[in-house]
Amino acid sequence: MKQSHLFTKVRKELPADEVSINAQLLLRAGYIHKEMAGVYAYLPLGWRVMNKVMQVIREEMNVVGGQELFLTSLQDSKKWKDTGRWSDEVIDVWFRTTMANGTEVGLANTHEEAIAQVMINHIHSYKDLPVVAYQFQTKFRNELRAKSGIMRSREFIMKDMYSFSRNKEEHDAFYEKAQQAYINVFERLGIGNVTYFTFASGGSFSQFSHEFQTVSEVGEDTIYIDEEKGIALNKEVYTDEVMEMLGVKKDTLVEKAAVEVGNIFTLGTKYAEALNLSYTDEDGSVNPVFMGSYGIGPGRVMGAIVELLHDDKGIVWPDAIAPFRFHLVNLNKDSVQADSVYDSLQRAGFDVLYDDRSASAGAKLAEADLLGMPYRLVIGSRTGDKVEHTVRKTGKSDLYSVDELISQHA
RNA sequence: CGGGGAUUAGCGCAGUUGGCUAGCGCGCGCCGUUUGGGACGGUGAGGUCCCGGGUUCGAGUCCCGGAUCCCCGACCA
Repeated sequence: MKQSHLFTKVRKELPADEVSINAQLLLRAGYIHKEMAGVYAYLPLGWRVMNKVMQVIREEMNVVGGQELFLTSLQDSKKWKDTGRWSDEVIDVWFRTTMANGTEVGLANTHEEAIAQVMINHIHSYKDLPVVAYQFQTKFRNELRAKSGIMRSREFIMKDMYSFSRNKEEHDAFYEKAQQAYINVFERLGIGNVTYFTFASGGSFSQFSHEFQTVSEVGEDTIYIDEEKGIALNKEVYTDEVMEMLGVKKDTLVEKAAVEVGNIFTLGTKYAEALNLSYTDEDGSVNPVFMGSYGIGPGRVMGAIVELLHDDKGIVWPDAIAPFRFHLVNLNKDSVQADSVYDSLQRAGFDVLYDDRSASAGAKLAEADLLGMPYRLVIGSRTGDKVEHTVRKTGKSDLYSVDELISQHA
């Protein structure tokens, strides 16, 4: 994409009261737009990042048999009454409203009720199980206080996956696969080394739920990490009993602030019983379906990545989710050579942001640092018929011909 | 939901004991000179001083009410 066509512009200054690093950098670089407190729009560059994050997640969910669908944001209050959750005492983050005819509806803050309702029409027999379905959907949560930029917002996209199993054994087998899929996701997103599989409080069908916690100063959670085992305990289960059960010792655990970027949860038959989602088994008995839920917030992941991967000049995107792989910056007066390099890279199938503007060299280079593409390509008086290739993360520079460049990145 | 801070041009800010035509920087338009780390000169456009009342000859400034934003805390199925 030619930068002269990109409508978003970078900014040098930001409101002094916007303190979170992710919001500062993403706003300055034009990745997002703040509509209201805790409500952010994703602009072209930001939406490209979001889509790349979602695509990584999508691929891993598909590997474990997830089928993508798209549920609704407006939700039937009747189903929530059936599960006993249509109440501010139970769920205090609701946005609720009424339709013109007086019918109460909820804006989705989660989709257990909605997906169970769908599955009632499609799950009848043990032969129909297991089923795994997921979506990327907007969630609305009426947080008392939004904070930390896009890390904790009132409207956000969530990947939520639900599993439907015949019994606990079948569920447990899938749960382990889902766990591995999550590990793969965070590994591919470039934060695997600082993201811990974390034990957290469970429900009536399992002692624990599990969270994926990314270590970061801005995190709202406190976790206790066992580096050797590569696991962590959420503060809420940080007890002698749990430590003994997991075989970890108190004096080897390290306390850290962390961001909850994902969580997986055994729901059991709670929702199936309340909503009458059941199947007929081989022996003719009718049983409730055993459910699990698995969430990741792509926006929160994106925010966490910016918090972790930036320097004093700007964002440093990992290859997997950068909006463009290359940022081609032309410093020559004419654009003949740069146009040709741009065409070659495009033909080779690379995502290239091409700074074809007539701004000053300093402005273009500073802006490239802020936007944070992983590889910067400069064409100027010093580069002759070659291209200066600089790795954003390390600052390492080399001169390559276009052919060398393409083969290096193939 | 408790406490603190803020709201003046697209953005960042100044604006004195109430005073006359509300300023500065960035950005933006035009002209010219520049081009490897956010260039320079000239010139120009751009305002619901958050909103609603009130006091006053006169309110960005004082008083009352409200809204929104940010931070700390509580909360986070």
